Amino acid sequence: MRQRVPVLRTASLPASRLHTSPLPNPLAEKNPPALSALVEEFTKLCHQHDLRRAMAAMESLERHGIRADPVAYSELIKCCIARNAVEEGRHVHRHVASEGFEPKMFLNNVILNMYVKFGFLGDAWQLFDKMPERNVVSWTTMVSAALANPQGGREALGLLLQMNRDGVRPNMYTFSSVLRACDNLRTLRVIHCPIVKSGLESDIFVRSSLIDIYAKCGDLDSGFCVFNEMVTQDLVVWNSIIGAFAQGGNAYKALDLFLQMRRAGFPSNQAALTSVLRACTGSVMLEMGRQVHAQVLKFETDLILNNALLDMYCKCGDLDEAHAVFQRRSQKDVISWSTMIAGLAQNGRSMEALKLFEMMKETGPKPNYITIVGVLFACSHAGMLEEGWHYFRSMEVCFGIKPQREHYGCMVDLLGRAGKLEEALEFISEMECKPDTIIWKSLLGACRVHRNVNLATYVAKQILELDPNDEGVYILLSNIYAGSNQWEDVKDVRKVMRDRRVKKEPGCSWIEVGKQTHAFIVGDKSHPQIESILRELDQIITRLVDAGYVPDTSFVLHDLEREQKEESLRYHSEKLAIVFGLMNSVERKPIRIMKNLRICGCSMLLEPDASSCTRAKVVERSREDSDISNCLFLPLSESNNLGPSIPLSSHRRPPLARQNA
DNA sequence: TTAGGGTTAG
Repeated sequence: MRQRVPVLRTASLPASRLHTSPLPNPLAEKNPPALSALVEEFTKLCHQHDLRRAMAAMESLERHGIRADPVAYSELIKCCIARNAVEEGRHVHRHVASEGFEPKMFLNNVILNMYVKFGFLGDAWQLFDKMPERNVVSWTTMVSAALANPQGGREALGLLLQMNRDGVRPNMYTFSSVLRACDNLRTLRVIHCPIVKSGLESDIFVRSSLIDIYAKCGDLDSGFCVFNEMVTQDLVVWNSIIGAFAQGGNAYKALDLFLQMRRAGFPSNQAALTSVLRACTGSVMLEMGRQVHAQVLKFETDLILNNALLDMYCKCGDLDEAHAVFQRRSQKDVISWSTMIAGLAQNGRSMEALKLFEMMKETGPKPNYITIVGVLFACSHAGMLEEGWHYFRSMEVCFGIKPQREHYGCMVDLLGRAGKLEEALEFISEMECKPDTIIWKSLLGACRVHRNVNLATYVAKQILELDPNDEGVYILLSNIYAGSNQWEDVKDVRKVMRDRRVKKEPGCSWIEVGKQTHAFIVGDKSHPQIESILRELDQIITRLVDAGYVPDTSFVLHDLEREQKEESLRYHSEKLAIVFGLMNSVERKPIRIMKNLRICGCSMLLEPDASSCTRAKVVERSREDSDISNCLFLPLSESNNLGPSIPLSSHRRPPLARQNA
């Protein structure tokens, strides 16, 4: 039979907050005032979150075989969680459950939560299984435990069913947790239904989870509906919807909602600003990003926000500003370092990226697997095959990081760029993981550069088996055939595209001038300045040709006469945007062109020897994977002839900003 | 009195 242990009352606490024992309490009878004082002291220390002294006081209680009020222990456990005091937490559990004492459901729930927070899921399950009674809190805690594992969604949903069978009704806490288990729209709608029926949708936690998960499942419209039904305004719900649009690629909507949130009386806050920066990054809106930077200055200590700022500058191609942000920060974590390394690599500054990595090894935090992706990317872009192999082979030994699919992808890219196509193919066949379309597309890109038509055909087949609707592959393959004058094969590819209703997204380039964005599509003459842009472009090309420029017509997909090919290249959207930039921007300021597709090789006409237009910087926003560097950076020249400054009247949005709501 | 929300790097 379990032995009861005495529990003392203290004079200062209400009786209802203390455990009582039905048995006579010999200790209390022996010396009640001293023991009461002991319990009172312990309780006070717990409420003060004085961990060290509270633990010492708890040991005194242990020596006397007495216990205090469960609320005091719950405070002590909260303190253990906050300080990650694992051993102390376990000690409290041993103490409250020793000598046959059975903690009540409340305290068991607190301990259960502690084990989940510490990540000791085995201990949590052991306790949960042993608990004589479980309520909605116990079940919800175990739902969180399941979700601690990224693959735990099914288990979490299973727990929801089990608790229903046990007759425990889920509440807002349960739903706001279990929503995170939904990784597809069907499941999400199944869970959304009882939420609406029970009226729990109005709970702000549930609402923000719903918005977030709808966005993650790709249904921004439903997320927006949930947002619009908000009656009580809540900052986090606003943050959720801004984040949802930023994540969903609708930068304009995210920015618009941010302004609406401000008008509704909410302050700029770190989470919203982080999302706004993410939106700027996704759509390469550098000028807008700079304006957000001014607001970020208020939150200098927020590492997440400042990392997002750093990433924005890197992705928008302003490496000088990125470097300044990086240098200024005293607190830098592995994400700051990884962002800076990848940013340098993406912008063609591989040597600096590798130098920074060496510095990180000496003075920075321990690199993680994403850091290594950036390092391999740097090697790949600089064609540093030997260094790439060195980092790839040593990553497990030096940092304990097992190569993952992304690392294999970088190596395929590296081998492909170096022209070692057969070796890359062999490498793929020996990989520990199955190649995905990204890895195959790296090799396909290399086939194009090194004009290996046979291998390209094989690789394209592998990709289309994995994803028959990948438009980029059709285009790339068609380009490869066109480059070898295999026009019949080009026609075949085009036919398959038509049959499968695969459409090529038209290439669009845009530029920010002042506060306006100007977008250009090949052949589109709707821009008010198009006539003068075309005249200026003609003049530039004439000067380039005089200087010895010969257009590389292999970038034209169709079987046209040479003259027609040159004509077709002449008005590519990048060129229209660059010329517009030259005509309308301030002298000695870099011109940044953004693109929705990979930069066409023909835009390389603006290589540094083309001295008449040497201020352009093209930043690519590609849906495809790396081929050429995503930035075409051209040095400043003294001989720039900018032409007249023309006032801007039109405001056109680039097509990537789809309005979802 | 215990359980739940947003935001960073490939």
